[in-house]
Parts: sequence; C-alpha cells; structure tokens
Amino acid sequence: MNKEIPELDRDFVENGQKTYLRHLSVDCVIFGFHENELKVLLIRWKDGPWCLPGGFVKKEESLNTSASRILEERTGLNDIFLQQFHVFGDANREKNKKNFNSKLKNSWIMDRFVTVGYYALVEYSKVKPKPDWLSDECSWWDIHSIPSLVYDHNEILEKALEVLRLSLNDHPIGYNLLPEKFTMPELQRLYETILDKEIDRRNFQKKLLSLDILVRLEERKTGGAHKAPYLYRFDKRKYDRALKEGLTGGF
Amino acid sequence: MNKEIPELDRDFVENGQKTYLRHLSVDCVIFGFHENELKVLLIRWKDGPWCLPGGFVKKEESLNTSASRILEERTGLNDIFLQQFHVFGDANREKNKKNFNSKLKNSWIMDRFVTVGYYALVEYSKVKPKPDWLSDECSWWDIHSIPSLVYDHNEILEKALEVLRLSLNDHPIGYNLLPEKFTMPELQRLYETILDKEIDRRNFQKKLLSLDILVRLEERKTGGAHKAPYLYRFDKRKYDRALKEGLTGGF
DNA sequence: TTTCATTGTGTAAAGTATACACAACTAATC
DNA sequence: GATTAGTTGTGTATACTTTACACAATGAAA
Repeated sequence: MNKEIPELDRDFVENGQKTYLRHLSVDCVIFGFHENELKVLLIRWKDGPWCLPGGFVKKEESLNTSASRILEERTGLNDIFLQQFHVFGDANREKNKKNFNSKLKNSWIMDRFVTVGYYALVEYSKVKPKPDWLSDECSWWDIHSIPSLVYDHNEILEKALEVLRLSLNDHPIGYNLLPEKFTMPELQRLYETILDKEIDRRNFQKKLLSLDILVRLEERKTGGAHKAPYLYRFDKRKYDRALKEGLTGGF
Repeated sequence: MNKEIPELDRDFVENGQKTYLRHLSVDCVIFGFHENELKVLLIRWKDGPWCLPGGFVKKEESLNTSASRILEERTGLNDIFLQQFHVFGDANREKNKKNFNSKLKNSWIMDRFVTVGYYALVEYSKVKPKPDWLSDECSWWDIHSIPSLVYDHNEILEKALEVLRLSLNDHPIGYNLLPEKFTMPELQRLYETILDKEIDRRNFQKKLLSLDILVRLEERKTGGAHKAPYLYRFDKRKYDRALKEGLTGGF
C-alpha cells in the first residue's frame, strides 16, 4: 500500500485525535434485502481489503449518534433502526494493522481500537452506497458469499447475524427492509433468509397475522406469472410498540 | 470534595493515560445471592457517592481481561462468568463530573468516558469486598434498596438486571451464585428474586429437572424447622454446555 | 404427642407449535 | 381460447408445552 495521503485527509490523519475519541471506533453491519437474498453493505479500502463501514466518535457526540452518522454517510439514510450488539475489544483484534499504510505510522489511527458493533436494517432500493474518504468501493454483498474482511470484521458480521436471528424471536422485522407494500411470500422469504431455514407457509402466515402488526390491503400484486398475492403493509404504531416492548413466541 | 491526592495515586492521575486507553472504562454489576435476596456489590468514593465498581482498560489488555481484573480486584475471585451486556456512550452520561474533584481538573480521568457494562454472578460467601484506591467502602446492597448512584450507574444496573432476566430464558443460572450443594427451594428463590415474581413450585422443579443439568444427592438438608429437602448440585459439564449452547423454553 | 410450616409428588386442561392437501388463480404456451 | 405450470389462499387434527392445582409425609418446636 503506502499511498500518498491526499491533502484534504492529512488533517484527519494528523489531527483527528482533536476531534475524535481515541481508541474507540464504531462498525456498522448494514443489512438489506434484494432479490430474495440478505445483503450486507461493505466498503473496500483503496488498494486494500474489504471491511465493514465504520468510523469514529466525536468528542461531544453520543455513541448512538456516531453510528447514525456513519450509517447516513454510507447510505444517505437517516432515522433508521440501529442496534448496538457487541463490543469487540481483544487486544490483538487488528491483525496486521501496522502493514496497512506506513504513511500513517505515527497517526492516532494506528493506535489500538476497541470497536462497538451496530447493525441496521435498511431498504435496499433507497440506498445509494457511497465510499468514504479512504475507500474506493462501497457495495452490497450477498450474505452467503462474503469475502475475507479486514481484522475481525468477519467475526463482527457473524455476531451481528447471530444477534439478529435471536432478536427475531421477540421483535418484529421488515419495516425498514421491505418496501412499503409487500406480499406475505416476500416477508416469509426475508425470515427464511435470515434464519437460513424453510418455514411452513401456512404456519408463517398464521403467526405473523397473530402478531397484529400487519394490515392486508385490497390490492394484489400483479405481474408475476402466477396467482396474484395480496399486498400488506405494517401498522407502524403497532409495529413500533412491538419493537419496543417485545413479542412472545418465536421461530 | 477537593481532597488531597495521596502520593501513591498521583502517578495514576497524572500519568494513567500512558497505561490505560483514554475515554474508555468498564463498569461491573456484580450480583450475589444471600438470605434469599439478590445483592449487588457497590463501592463508595471517598466522601462521595456510591457507584458500580469499575476501572480502565490497559493499552495491551483485552476488554474482557480488564473486566476480569476489575472483578478480581474488588472480590478476590477469578475464573467467574462475566458477561458484557451494553455500552453506555451518551455524550452527557457523566453528569456533574466536573464537580467531583477539582484537583483532578487537568487529569485524563476528567475526560469524557464511554463505559462498557459487564455483569457477573458470584458466590456471596466467597467474596471479601475490597474498596479500590479512591473508595473507602465496598459492600453488598439489596437489589430492592439501591441508593442513588453516580452518573448513569443506576441505569447501568437496571440494564444489567433486564439482560439477566432475559438470559434466564435460554441460559442456566446458579452455578456461581449458589453454594456447591443447594436445595430446590433455594434455587427457586434465586429465580424468583431475579424475575421478581412467584413461580409454581411443582412446575419449577419439573422444568429445572428437565434441563438435565442438576444431580440430586442422597443427602438432605437438615437443621431447618421443617421437612428436610433434598440437596442438589449442578452437573458442571452439562451446565457449561447449556450455558454455551443455550436452552429452549423459558419462564 | 401435637402442631405448624414446608417438602415431595402427578394429572388434567389450556394454549401453542407443527404437519399437512386441495382448490383458485395468473401468465405463458400452444 | 384452451391447456399447462407454478404459486397463492385457506383450516384442521395432532403433538407438544405450559399452566393450574391438592394432599400426604416429614422434622423441629412447642
């Protein structure tokens, strides 16, 4: 690597510690759903490895705000459900960090970092992925074909998935992941993708309807080559209540 | 406050940032069980408020190791189940920090801290509470009569309890909290105290036995004024497996 | 020896989760 | 326009899990 650092970024590298808390970062696992597959947004460092989109915490900024800011910077989205899920603090989690860019050798960036993992669920079609200043790519990856990521980022991603799966037991999902109107089979495929298992069609419908967070519309979705399914939308009030207070029963 | 800082601690205050990661702390919610009540270990700063036992992360030390070290420093115990449960990162979580000791005004300690909450479950009778260098008291408090704590520590404690309650649904508990041999009613009261609700005696026994982590001994506990209950112990192998892999069903 | 509080134990009922099949529909094809 | 292929909509019976509930036996204390 050992690239020149553009002038604009020099201040960040040399003086970032005046703006940001040292030793602490935030990494976001941003999930989307597209073509019946669960996707994750990844960025690639210039001439470097793929990694989770992340950033730092400003000195006067709450941790949650940092995570929202990072999410917005990469996706353009705000006001999105974002959940802290684990802190990664192993002393040697940033393997080979020293090799990445010797130009940064004396920068605060090369210090050891403890990182807080957040996950977000966003609507794929609304996202315009934007690389950050030290990346040249930002794109969606299928959850089943994630490349080897920098440091412990594969582990962070796995943990996010694990927590997401567990949270399906007592929290609704889908509001940010699906378009406003969706069909029951679409919602089912979202669950099946996250849980990585098949679910009985009738039992799924029975359970989801029993949660009392869905509204069936008069419309049906046409254009498919088969019987037109009904469209549904979430009842946002009830959905938010369920998100906050939890549900019973699970999959 | 504005007390003199003992010479021994001056180095910590003035040079701690050379040893520890700045801006990052660990706070431990240490639960014990005694006289059928759930207890929490608290410390009191010299002439100051009560708070959770906490500490800092050494530059070359894993976060989990810091938490274990802090736990050992306060209780003398090691090799104890310790669980990270939440990060508290509000920009203004340390209310009135500036008022606590003007002697520390320029110390790294007065910077803003993000803290990682850990909880531990320990055997009350094995603990010899030890205050740290800036405390003069360290003692157990009943969970139902916690005093007002510094900063957001009451909130941290509440969150620990909430997570602990949820974890009862899919993880066994008791190994570190109870003596080696215990009776079914003792175990039940532990659950009842944590969940803060009554549980049917027969259903409790049925469920706990169905987990297949308990061994009933030939012995019975005598000395009580009533029918002598059987003693049980945990099957450590099975207990550890259940702790790791999770259980089904809950309370 | 009587009393009192507590322990040990099983079953019935309610509720929840699972397994499963057929008719109706839509576009595509012939 | 009829046929085909694949998907949707729907209900019930069974297994499993959770809950509610009562009485006899015990051990110390009175």
